[in-house]
Amino acid sequence: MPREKSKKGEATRLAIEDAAIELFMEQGYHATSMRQIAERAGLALGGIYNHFSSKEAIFEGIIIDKHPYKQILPLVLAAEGETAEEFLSNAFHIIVEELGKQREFINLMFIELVEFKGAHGAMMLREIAPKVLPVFEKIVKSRKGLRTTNPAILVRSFFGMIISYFITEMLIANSVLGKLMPKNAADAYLDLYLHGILKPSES
Amino acid sequence: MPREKSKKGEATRLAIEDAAIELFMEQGYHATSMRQIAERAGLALGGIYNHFSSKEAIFEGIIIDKHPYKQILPLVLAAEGETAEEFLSNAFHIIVEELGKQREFINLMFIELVEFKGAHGAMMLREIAPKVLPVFEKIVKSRKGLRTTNPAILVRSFFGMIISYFITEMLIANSVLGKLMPKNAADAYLDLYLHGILKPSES
DNA sequence: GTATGAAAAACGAACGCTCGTTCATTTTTG
DNA sequence: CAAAAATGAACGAGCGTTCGTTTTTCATAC
Repeated sequence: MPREKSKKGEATRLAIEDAAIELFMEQGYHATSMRQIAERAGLALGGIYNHFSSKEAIFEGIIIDKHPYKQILPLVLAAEGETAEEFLSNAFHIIVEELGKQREFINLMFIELVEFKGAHGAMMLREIAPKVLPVFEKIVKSRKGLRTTNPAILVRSFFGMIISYFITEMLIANSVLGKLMPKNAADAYLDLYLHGILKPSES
Repeated sequence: MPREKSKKGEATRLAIEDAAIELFMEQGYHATSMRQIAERAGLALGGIYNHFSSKEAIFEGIIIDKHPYKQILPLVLAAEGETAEEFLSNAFHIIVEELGKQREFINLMFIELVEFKGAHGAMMLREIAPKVLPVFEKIVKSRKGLRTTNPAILVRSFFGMIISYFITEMLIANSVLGKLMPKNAADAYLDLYLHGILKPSES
């Protein structure tokens, strides 16, 4: 007769995921060994296989269990705002704040993009896209003040701005152009996204 | 007395780099073996070491020899335009066109970012930044019509837009949101960058 | 509370394999 | 004919995974 799930087993599973996520972020997937994961998780090599069937299963478990979109998506969908500007501004600040709490995970998404060619990430996007697109369609249709009527442009440019913000600020800018950007970089990106780089009179 | 550089040796060196760049882009750095590189380059395993001292030396050789910035930077620095809008528009179109010819290399930069933590890319940025910043400073100072007077914001947002364009269009959008974006996506990004997502009257 | 015993978990040596690199040797080049 | 280039077997190391065994856990019966 099969035993119920034990607390000890679940704790070890989480310890393995915690150790693996750290190592994957530090040195990538292929460069991380099962022995390193076992050592950091505090158990023997073979013990891992009582909880995960393979190294890739650990990676998939991390993507599924730890992905921040589960917490962030409902907040974004519930973002309020009478005007398009208010909605986009609120949604942006929610994402920056929440995603900023889990910056490590963004690195992991890049590793996934490179080493698994985005297979797991694309799966996740296919799940998210149907939930996000209707919201942006509604904004395009019901709210005035936008320069585009194409929801695809709106949603992509919005997430494109977020991607570009995190990439330039986290991965590149801090090491090379660090001192040149003001501290409220997120607001600078949002302002630019909303109003453009040109003065209205010039357009 | 040392022999002059032979034609054969140089051709083999290039064949190794060509084989390696393909494989690194297909499967990443760590997942590519020297045996695979040798096979695709059409020579024996040991022969590689007559031309490169190590696997990482091949990667560095690729980054140095094949980086498209060498061709693109002079074009961008020479971009003309009476107004800021004209300059930014011309520079953007030059980069999109030239970088679009070597899309594979963008994947390689992401691999570098993940597997070497951007060490080689940062080195390159340190070389490029001093050449680019004065140009954007000059634009901020001498040209009217910009909503920012901070050259750091201008240069980062400009390259941020380009990064976001290539990421969303190449790596993510084509597989998941492919049919939703108009074909002239680059122009949509540029228009958004120049004028923002909001109508001027709303701002 | 305590003893029981089967399932769960932990252990670590061992397996088969691939890795990057080296090296003695042969072939090609100019 | 000497330097350069190419060869492929061999080396030591590390890899992911397996497996026989021991230890721990915990619902159950006392």
